[in-house]
Amino acid sequence: MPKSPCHHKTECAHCSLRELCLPVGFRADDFRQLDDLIRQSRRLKKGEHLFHAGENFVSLYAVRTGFFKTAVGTQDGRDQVTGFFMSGELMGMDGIYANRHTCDAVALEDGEVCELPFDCLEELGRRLPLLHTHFMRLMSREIVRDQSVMLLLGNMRAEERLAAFLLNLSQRLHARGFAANDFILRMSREEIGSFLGLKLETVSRTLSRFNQEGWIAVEHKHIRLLRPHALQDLVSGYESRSRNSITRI
Amino acid sequence: MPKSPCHHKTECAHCSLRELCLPVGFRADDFRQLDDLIRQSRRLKKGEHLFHAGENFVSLYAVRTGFFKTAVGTQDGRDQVTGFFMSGELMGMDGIYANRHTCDAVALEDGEVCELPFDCLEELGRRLPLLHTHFMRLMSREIVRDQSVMLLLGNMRAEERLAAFLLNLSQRLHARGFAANDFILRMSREEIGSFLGLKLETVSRTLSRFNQEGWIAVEHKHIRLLRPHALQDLVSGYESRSRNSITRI
DNA sequence: CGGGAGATTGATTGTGATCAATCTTCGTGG
DNA sequence: CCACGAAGATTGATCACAATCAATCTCCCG
Repeated sequence: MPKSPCHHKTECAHCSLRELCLPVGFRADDFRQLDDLIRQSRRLKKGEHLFHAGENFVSLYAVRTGFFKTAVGTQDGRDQVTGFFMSGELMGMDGIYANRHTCDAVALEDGEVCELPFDCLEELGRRLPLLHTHFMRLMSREIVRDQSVMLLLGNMRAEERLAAFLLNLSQRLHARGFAANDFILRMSREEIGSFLGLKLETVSRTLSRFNQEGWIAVEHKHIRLLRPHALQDLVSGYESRSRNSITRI
Repeated sequence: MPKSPCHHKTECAHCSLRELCLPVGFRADDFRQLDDLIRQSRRLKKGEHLFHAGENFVSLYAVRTGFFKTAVGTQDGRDQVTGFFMSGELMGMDGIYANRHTCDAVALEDGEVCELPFDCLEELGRRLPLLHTHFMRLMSREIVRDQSVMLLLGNMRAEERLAAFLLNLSQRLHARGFAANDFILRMSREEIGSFLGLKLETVSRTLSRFNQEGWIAVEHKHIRLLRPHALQDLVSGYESRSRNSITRI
């Protein structure tokens, strides 16, 4: 069996992220072809860049372990965090358009990614319709996610943004088998702020307010959601309505 | 020749939007297959919905003529315009993920779209790699566009947002052979505001300010860009810097 | 011509930004 | 291992920008 002696070869068929990453209905032979595609997995240390804006686009990257952010920058130095990525999520789809990355991807803790050379992926997609369809759906999911971020940035108040953010993290961690209501933030207050269109002081203040209200318990980066449905009500607009009605009396 | 007697059959090969819509390198036979795919073009009157959030996803829609918006809504009635679409641009890619549309698409003036049934498109993409690649790039372009909207909503001040918005419209109209510096806004102040995360009064005031400064000439929905590079400087942050330095003296 | 939606402009308020001063934590090197 | 310094986080005081409330005004469209 001509197996490459690659120092760190992954196997999709046995990957615990299979059901997050891959379509259902894949057969053994499909997995074999996919494994051939994955050049190798790449390890990154905290702070390392997976790719930079402006770099040639070659591969997509699926997170195996660790936590990443993507960010776009302006001429005048400002930058906007456009997303946080955890295991099973795909980065780099922005690069397909112009064969050039439009954002930076940075590891927020030590981690590991599967590198998927795009031309191989495309070629394989032609032979495996299931993979092709699945990949379309991943891109579409990114578009849907972006829509909800726009809604957040365009319509929500600071408290609502932060509540939505915490609930989103909670839900994604839960989907990966972690506790939904007890987790460590891998990003700084400033990075949260950049993502949510707020300043770091506002993030800090708002977390403190949630803490005082008893919705959550904050110990630095360790967050516990004590009353997640209170956060949910905030996002759904109940709280702001009742607050207004109180104010108006 | 078995030509369908469809009342309003389009022909991609002779469409003036060909170079906006389709990949280069298509041959006569490719066009024929694509024309078979397009079920028909659909006419919409101002205010009509192309699709609603929650509806089953069947087709993508390419704008032939007219002007459209997409918008996502919340439980509590707020809504966020997520994009404006003009000729050659594609709507509905959000629906691929869950086979369900996540936003509304509405005509802002009478117009016409090509309906592209998605399963046909996928099937055809398998036979025409060029089409398949092109479609990936369109989805990626949407992701890139969304990133820049996030940057706008997360980092920019009202003046910067509006300047970026006007320049973006200008550039897209110019790419379609229209005047870059003299155009009609097809959307209301409220819709601009929803897209930019501002209230309609702020949009109106900011346009008035640009008008007074002599950057633009506003006559209701008729806009002329008199000093587009002044708007560009604003977006690039020069203006805000100099303003700060003045304020600090 | 009249009515209603959309737009402009003004006055005031409120939310989050900014400026600033501590405090904490963590990484580094002595 | 501890001391130190730097980066990150919290909290407070004040300010500025855009939201809100409100009063016309304009222009379509019927």
